[in-house]
Amino acid sequence: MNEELSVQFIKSASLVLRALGHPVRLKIIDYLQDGKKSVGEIQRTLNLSQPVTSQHLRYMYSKGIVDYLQSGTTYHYFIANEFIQKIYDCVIDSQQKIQSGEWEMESMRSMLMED
Amino acid sequence: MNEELSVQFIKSASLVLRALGHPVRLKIIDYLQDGKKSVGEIQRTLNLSQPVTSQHLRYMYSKGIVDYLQSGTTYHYFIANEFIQKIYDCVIDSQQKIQSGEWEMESMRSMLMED
DNA sequence: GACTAATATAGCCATATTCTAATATATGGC
DNA sequence: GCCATATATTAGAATATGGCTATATTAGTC
Repeated sequence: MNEELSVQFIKSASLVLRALGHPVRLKIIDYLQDGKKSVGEIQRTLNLSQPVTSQHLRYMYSKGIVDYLQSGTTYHYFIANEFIQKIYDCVIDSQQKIQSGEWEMESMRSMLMED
Repeated sequence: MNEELSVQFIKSASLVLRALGHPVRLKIIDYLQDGKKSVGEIQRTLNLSQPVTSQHLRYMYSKGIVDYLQSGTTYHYFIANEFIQKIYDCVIDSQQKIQSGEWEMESMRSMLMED
């Protein structure tokens, strides 16, 4: 028992987590910490193909992860809300705690080494 | 530029996020807040089939999300590390901020309504 | 060693992801 | 209206995921 997450929110949260659970998409969110970025900037900086960049951005847009402002033919994407930002902050914070040794995590270490 | 996440950690973190990005798995993590639980307890409490329960647990075990202690034929699973716990805490905290209205998130609301 | 309970695994099928290559759309300038 | 640039969309193939049913494994008991 003792469920803390509502059935409704579990659906939404798992959608968000899955959306962030792809290396390219997480990398895009990382890059967007810098502020709004155009598709072209994202593509060139992260060294992705144009369709892949656009597809991941549209996917994230459809899930409410990012939003955009259009000026001319250029689309400036940005992180859509505080929930996404908070998850990202949590990931960043965890990276630091693992790297600094504040958390000694055998299982994490094996993950960090793999591949 | 200004990338904060290392290439290595992006891989690990996206694995973790994807692993949590499934309603059943997130629900299991939610239930495990109570402490160690056996496969049978999880299965009955969350109203899942035996194979589905076992498969998701083994999947999460293979990703370092959960760990277990065996006693006899019973396996007691628990959350494997602080990273997973922190992500979960973040999700819980966000749920509260959204529900209380501290965050007004149009995009989230649409997600919360859907389906 | 047979029996039971608890869990894991295998095989199968339907569906979803993700990438590539090619094409379409839309905006602004001329 | 035509052109160039920026981005979106489509189609298709390869692979991954998720659930079901059935079966296997393992530990304890007698």
